[in-house]
Amino acid sequence: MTDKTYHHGNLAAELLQAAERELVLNGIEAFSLRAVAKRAGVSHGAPAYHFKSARGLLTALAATGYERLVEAQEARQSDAGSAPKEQLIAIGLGYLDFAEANPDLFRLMFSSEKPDRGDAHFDTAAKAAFGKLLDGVREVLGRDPSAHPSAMTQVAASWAMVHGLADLIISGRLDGPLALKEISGPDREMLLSRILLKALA
Amino acid sequence: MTDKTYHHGNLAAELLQAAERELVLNGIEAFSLRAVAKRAGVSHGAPAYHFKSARGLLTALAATGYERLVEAQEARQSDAGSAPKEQLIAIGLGYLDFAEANPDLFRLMFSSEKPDRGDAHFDTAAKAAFGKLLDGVREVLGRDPSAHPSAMTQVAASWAMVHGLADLIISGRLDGPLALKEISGPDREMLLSRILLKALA
DNA sequence: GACCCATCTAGACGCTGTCAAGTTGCTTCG
DNA sequence: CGAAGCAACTTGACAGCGTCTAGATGGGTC
Repeated sequence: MTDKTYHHGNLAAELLQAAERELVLNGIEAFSLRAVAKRAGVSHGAPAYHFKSARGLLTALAATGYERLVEAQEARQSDAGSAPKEQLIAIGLGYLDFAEANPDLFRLMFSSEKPDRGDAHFDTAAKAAFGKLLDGVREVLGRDPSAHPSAMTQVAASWAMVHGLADLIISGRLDGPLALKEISGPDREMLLSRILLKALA
Repeated sequence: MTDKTYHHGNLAAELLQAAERELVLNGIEAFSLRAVAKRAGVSHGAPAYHFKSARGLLTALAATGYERLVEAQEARQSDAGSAPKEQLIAIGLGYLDFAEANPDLFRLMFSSEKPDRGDAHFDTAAKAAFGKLLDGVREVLGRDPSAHPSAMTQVAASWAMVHGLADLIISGRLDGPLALKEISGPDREMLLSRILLKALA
C-alpha cells in the first residue's frame, strides 16, 4: 500500500491514519501535527494543504470516529436478540466497545474542544450516532422521542448512563470499585448490561 | 489583598487563582503557563519554583476542584430532606451544580491526562469525593458497598449516571434534545432529579 | 512540447514549557 | 551591627510547536 505516485497520492487518508496512530501513542494532549507529518513521511507543512489546520485534521478524524461508533453498535445489534430492549442494550454495549477500543479517539469526539463541532461532516456523523440511540429508545417505548418529551427524557437518561459508564471505564475510575479489569467474558457483559439496564428501561 | 511584600508573598495561592481564571477564559486546551505567570504579575519562570511544572500546577488546581466538588454536594445535602434517597439525589445534584459552574475545571479533573493522578493531594481529594457517593448509596441500601459487590455495582451505576449527565450537559449535547437551556428553576430541578432517579434507586 | 495548477517543500515567525544561572533582599547568627 | 546564607524570584537560552508565505515539482491537458 501507500503506493507513492511520488507527487500525487492519497495523502489525506494517510494523514488521518497517521494522526490516529499518534493519538493512540501519545494521547490527545501531546498530539503534534508535525509528528503526524513525519510519520506520514511528508514535510511539516503538508497537512495544511489537505486539512487547513491541526483543528481541521482532528475534526475529520473525530468525524470518522462517529461513523465507526455506529458500526460498533450495529455489530452488537446483529449479535443480539430482536427484542427492542435487547437491541437497546446492544446499542449501549457497542458504545462501550468503541470507547474501550479507542479511548483517545472517544475523548477527542466527546470531551475535547479541538474538533470543530460546526463542521458539516462532523455534525452529520455525530447526529447519525445520536439517531442510533434515538431509534433504540423509540422501539422500546413505541413512541417517537422527537415528538414526546417524556420519551426524549428517556433518551437523555440512556445516553447519560452509557456515556458516563464509558467515560469512567476508559479513565480507569471503576477499576478500583468494580475490579473491572479482573473480570471478562460473559461475567463482564452481564455486569455492564445490568448497570445499563437501570437506565435503559 | 496581594499585599506585595515585594520578595515574599503567597504566590502559590495567587498562581492557582490565576490559573483557574485562565482556565475559564481560554479553556483547558489553550492553557498557557506563561499566561498564568503574566496574570499573576511574575516572570514566566516563577511558577516552576512552587509547582515544578505546568503539570504540577494543574494537578494542584484539580485537587482543589475535588474539595470544592464535595462542598457543592454538601450544600445541596443541607438543603434537602433527611431521607436517604433525598440525600443521594442531593449528592447527585451537587455534582451537576459543580460541573455546570466550573466546566473546564471539571474537565481537567475527570477527562484530562494533564493532572498527575498519582499525586498525593490529588489522590486523597479525589478519594474523598468518591467517598461522598459511597456514603450516599450506603445510606440508601443499608449496606456497605465496600463489603457488598452488588451495592458497589449500584455505586458504579449512580456514578455513571450523574457523571454522564454532567459531561453531556457541559458539552451542550443535551441542549438540542432536552432544550435544557430554556428551562430553569424547579422545572429544571425536577427534570434532572427524575433522570438521576432512574439510576440512583 | 509548453504551460498550468494541484501538490508538496522549505524557511521564518512568535508562541510554548523547561532548564540553568544569576539576582534579590529577608533572616539569622557571629 | 554587619556579614553570610538561603528562599524566592528573574533572566536568558533551547528545542518543539502551529501557522503563514514563497517557491519547487512534475503529471495532465491543450
